[in-house]
Amino acid sequence: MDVKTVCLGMLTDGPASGYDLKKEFESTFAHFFAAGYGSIYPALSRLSEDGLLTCEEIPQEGKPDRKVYCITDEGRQVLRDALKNTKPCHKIRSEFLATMCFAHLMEQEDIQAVLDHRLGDIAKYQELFRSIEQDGLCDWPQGAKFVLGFGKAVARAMENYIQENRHMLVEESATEAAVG
Amino acid sequence: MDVKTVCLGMLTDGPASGYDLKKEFESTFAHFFAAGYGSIYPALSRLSEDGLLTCEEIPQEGKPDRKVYCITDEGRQVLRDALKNTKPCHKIRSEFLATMCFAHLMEQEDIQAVLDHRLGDIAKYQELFRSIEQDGLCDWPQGAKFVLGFGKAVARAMENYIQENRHMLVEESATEAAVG
DNA sequence: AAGAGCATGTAACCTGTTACATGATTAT
DNA sequence: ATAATCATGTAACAGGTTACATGCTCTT
Repeated sequence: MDVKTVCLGMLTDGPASGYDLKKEFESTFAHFFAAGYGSIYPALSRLSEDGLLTCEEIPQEGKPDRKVYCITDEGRQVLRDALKNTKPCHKIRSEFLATMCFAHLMEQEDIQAVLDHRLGDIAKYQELFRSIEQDGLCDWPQGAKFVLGFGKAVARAMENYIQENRHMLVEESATEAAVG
Repeated sequence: MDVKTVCLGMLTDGPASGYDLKKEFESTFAHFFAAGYGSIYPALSRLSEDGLLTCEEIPQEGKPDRKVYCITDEGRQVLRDALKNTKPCHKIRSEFLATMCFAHLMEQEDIQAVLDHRLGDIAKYQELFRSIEQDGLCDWPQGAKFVLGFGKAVARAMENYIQENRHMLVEESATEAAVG
């Protein structure tokens, strides 16, 4: 499943522009599927060419025309077929874990920094989850709720693991030891 | 951090061939960093060209020469510099979660199949973790142990979440309800 | 006899990323 | 004033995947 298919899926929720979809990639999808304008716009053009979307150009002053895409019946069918794949992957590419594998070649302060940065990133996701929930999930399909919960569970697990096991990689400083 | 850098890191553990490194990508690194021969071999060639590795060709009968690579001092330095990046990413690209977002457009049996397939994949990772541990970790650097533990923690969290929340997406069948 | 493991590599391909290009409006 | 938001798009580039090409040995 590529960016094209995800765009198709997002458009089952109603017409939207590339700009709108980007925002969805940055909120609901942020924790498991990244996409930039450089892949979204070409995806939408291609889907239109192939008749899976229709495009309505809404003229605007001072801005480029807003292009609102709408999924066609053919698009829905193609999406349904894509969703028939019962072996979708879940890939992780972690420079973080790769780095930690070589922690013994690093300086203590750099290891600390890497760990802290990761915890910071996780915290950002958790904040994002919270803000999404505040916007109200009542009208969300169950699938979206399931996915959000999945993200929360995994984020919590990662956070806990790092906090409880960072001592494996970094010696607690004298000050911290004194405080504790 | 790309495949090149990871290969460099793996070679700090001692000389190895591309074939050997592939096996490491399939065991220790399998849960967070994939790489195939198509990226490993070119990476090693390139690193040799750049003087970061030396290569000893060991003639073999009936097989291509075994090329054993060894990291150079320059290679170690380049690796150390790469490990100075204190903001390494941790990216997830999940067709699984993307699919689940659109579960309301799917048939029950397909949702079941997707969920079961994912649980199967997770189980495979857990088996892999077990077999790695049985090989003995005593001589492993702390970083590698940390990373293995991270993988185990995340796998457990994903497994639990799916088992405890699949009811959000699929109605329990009459038979199961009767049994329970 | 079949299949797995050993062992290397290339070329075409696919996909996505980054940088560039443009420019008005609105909020701080 | 400055930054953010709205709004689209392309071209060059980077990186990895897949399929292809070769062929022996050991295990089942």
